[in-house]
Amino acid sequence: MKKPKFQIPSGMHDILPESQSYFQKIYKVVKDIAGFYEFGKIDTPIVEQSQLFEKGTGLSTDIVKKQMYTFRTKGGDHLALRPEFTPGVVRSYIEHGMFNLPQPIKLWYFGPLFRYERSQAGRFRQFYQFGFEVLGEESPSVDAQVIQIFYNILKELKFKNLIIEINSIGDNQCRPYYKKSLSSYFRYREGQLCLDCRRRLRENPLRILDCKEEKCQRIISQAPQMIDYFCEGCKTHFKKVLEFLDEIEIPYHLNPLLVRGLDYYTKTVFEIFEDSNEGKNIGAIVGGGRYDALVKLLGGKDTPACGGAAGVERIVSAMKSRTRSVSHSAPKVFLAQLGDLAKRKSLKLFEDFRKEKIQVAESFGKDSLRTQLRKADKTGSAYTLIIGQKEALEGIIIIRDMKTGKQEIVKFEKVVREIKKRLKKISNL
RNA sequence: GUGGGCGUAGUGUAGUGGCUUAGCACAAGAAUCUGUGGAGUUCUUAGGGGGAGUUCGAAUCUCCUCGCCCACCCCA
Repeated sequence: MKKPKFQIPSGMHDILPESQSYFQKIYKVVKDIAGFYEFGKIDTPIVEQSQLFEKGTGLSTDIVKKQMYTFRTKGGDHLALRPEFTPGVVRSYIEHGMFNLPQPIKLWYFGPLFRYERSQAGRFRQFYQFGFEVLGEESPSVDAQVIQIFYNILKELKFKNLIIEINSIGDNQCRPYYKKSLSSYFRYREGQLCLDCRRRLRENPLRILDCKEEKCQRIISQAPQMIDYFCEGCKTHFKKVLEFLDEIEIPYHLNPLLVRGLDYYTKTVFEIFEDSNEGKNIGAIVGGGRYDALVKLLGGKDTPACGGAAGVERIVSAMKSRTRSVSHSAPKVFLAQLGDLAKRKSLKLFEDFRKEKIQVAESFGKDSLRTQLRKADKTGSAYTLIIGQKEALEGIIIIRDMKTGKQEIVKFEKVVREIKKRLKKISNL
């Protein structure tokens, strides 16, 4: 007898009820803070034209080169499951003419992304991100505010030891010069670099900067730094971002070696980590930066923009390793019944409680009082209401305090009010 | 994409070619028990990821495949 065995596709995961409370908690915090900073929520489709990412995210990036889920529709369109949010948001901004609205446009989102890659700690093929984008504002205060928002959200979620790494990678004016001089610096010393870095030298020399190999580190420490190549605009912009961060007292760590994998970033880039001496390293939980050239690249007007995104599963995993469990509200009242008449009456009572928004657990399928009490105990109810044949006939009901074992008899009509009163007392303690 | 480890009921595990009808614990369900919970007793459900091979005999050895975990790459 063979039963068919279906397995979840590689890299995917079910979010079971016990994890839902984490997701809901995060969603709520994000939503509240987004509202406070006057961001509007946007949902873009999970599929977009493949080209949008090829152009926006960049053909040279790993995300586009090897991690996109692409397919052709019956009509022949080339579509892709979104591997990141920003291009879709920018597409929407352009398509709906949001540049005609008062600028800046501030948007937030929360949803699933798809990347085809080998799963690992904190890495999935379908995963959730939330993020913020500010379009149409070039002021460095925006860069600082985006960072502040993520910082506040993580603080609200009880994160300690946050490390914010920040850098500027210049813009299309000054970065080419830097890249050139960096390449020639490394090419000169290619023989001393590790194999990966020799490959990076050809593909993206900037990435050599975050190689962890010791022999490379030595060479990197002497390498030319972006900071010496900034054009006037980038220089003052970066300086101001840091000043703003100082002003709002966000602790940051200047990391001249921080570069990001996406093509569209200009000027400010940042990542946020949790410094955990124990537990495994799940990488950055937030990443983002400024992308002043992207809107134009995707066919819009020349529009400065800045944003960032956070990995929800990574946040959940950090929250889980921190606390034993998130207390989820169990029903405080259990309704136990014996006999047909009582059963009929308790069904009605159950509805009365629902109208009062008091959560009541029951076990109508069970007949033994002992079994019902056992269940009441297991689910952690504070009170059990007992109604049997006798009580049903006399129009009364027993309230049993599960802690003390004391029982009281109340008139059937008064029981909702009585329970309400008692629950209030509990929650005030 | 590269490299390493792993895969036994829902969960955690034992068993290293025959002593196994695959054992144990927890969980779940039922009975005891339509009238008072946390316990007991009894019973039940349910298992070697999948496929091929070696062998008289495979959970155990070999190969393939799928999946998980970890590291690299890269990223949230």
